[in-house]
Amino acid sequence: MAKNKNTEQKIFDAATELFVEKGVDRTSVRDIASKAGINLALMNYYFRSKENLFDAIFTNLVQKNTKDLIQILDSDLALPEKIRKYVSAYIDILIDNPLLVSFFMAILHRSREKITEMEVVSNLYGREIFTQQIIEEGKKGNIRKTDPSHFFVDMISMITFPFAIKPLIKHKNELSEEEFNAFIEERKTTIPEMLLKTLQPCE
Amino acid sequence: MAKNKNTEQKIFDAATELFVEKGVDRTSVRDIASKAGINLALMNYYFRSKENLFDAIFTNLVQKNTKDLIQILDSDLALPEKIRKYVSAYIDILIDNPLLVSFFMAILHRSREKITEMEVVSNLYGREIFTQQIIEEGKKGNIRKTDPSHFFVDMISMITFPFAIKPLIKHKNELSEEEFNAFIEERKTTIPEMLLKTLQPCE
DNA sequence: GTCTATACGGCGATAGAC
DNA sequence: GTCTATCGCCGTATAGAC
Repeated sequence: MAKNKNTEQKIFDAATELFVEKGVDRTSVRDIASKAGINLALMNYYFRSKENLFDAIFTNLVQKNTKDLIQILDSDLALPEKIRKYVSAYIDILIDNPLLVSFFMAILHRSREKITEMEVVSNLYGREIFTQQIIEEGKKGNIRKTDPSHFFVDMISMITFPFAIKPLIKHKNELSEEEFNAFIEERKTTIPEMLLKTLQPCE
Repeated sequence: MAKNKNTEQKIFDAATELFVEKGVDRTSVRDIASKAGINLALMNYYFRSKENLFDAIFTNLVQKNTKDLIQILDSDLALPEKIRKYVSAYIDILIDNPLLVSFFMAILHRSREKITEMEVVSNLYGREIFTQQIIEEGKKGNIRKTDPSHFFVDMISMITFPFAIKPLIKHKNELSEEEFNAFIEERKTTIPEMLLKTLQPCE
């Protein structure tokens, strides 16, 4: 467990990078070994199989990237502030890891059933406190009740999806990498504005 | 070209189904041949390679499914009515082909550069007339100008993304297939409402 | 046009020496 | 723990008979 750490980690990191960049199916164990600077057999010594390695990487990626977000949703912040923080933090994560979204989408398509069984994925959805806050806030202003399920889906859709179609957005709007990020940066204010407006009494 | 049609079409249809269902990388040419009820060699006689076959299928899929949508965007309907029709038509397409979205997302991850070069994909984004309408409508009511880029991204995000995470939504809300479709059906009214609200003077 | 047969290379995985 | 060598398998592509 002492010396292992280094090699095991090297394999893990190399595989993570390749999986996210090229996709799981298009990454061979030989690629991984080569990138990690070790031998093919080592890869099977530490992780019994490629699928095993993938499971470990996927779980780790989800955990690492959703921890802060869940904390925000579960905090006792007032709803407007909470939404602004959540959107901003979420977008920051995706700016730092632009391939993460399309990787997750590819995975979702690759193994539809498997993914819902993973507790770590399931956890980021439908947090109790946040759900309650939306219901409360909606009651105040609106005749029609606000459905928290739709609200949450709207929110994560508007945050996440643009990254999935990043190449299209860049191409059609003729944006550089920096300009795309600026476009996304704007959404940190437009998305919360839009969401909060739907909760307000109006017209 | 007479007798071909049948066999070529059989291959094309079998491959389409498998690609969308299992993903391109996890579909073998032997799978396709088997499903089409023909021999492996035939598959190479009609389409030079798997990648070739994929290109044909992908182009066809996009064309078939975006034709009506583009027509709506380019029509002379008033904005509210246009948005309602667009959202409804788009959702109907995705209800009929629930795997389409995650398939496209997987492809986008698989070949990022290639996809923007395909005219057929590029075409569905940023239609002139629709863009103008949003600018005009936004001027009327809002102090802050409405950015049509964000508006369009918001719209397709809210329509499309829920299908990409369909397994998660079903699982967390404990929905059957019918209940999921009902949930989505509700969005035909909630999404246009939300979008139109952002264009209105308010608060 | 459709078939059988097969060459070829890359894949994931393992046995066994050190 | 780390390596070399190799297994059996599968996907792609082609040659050649009918």
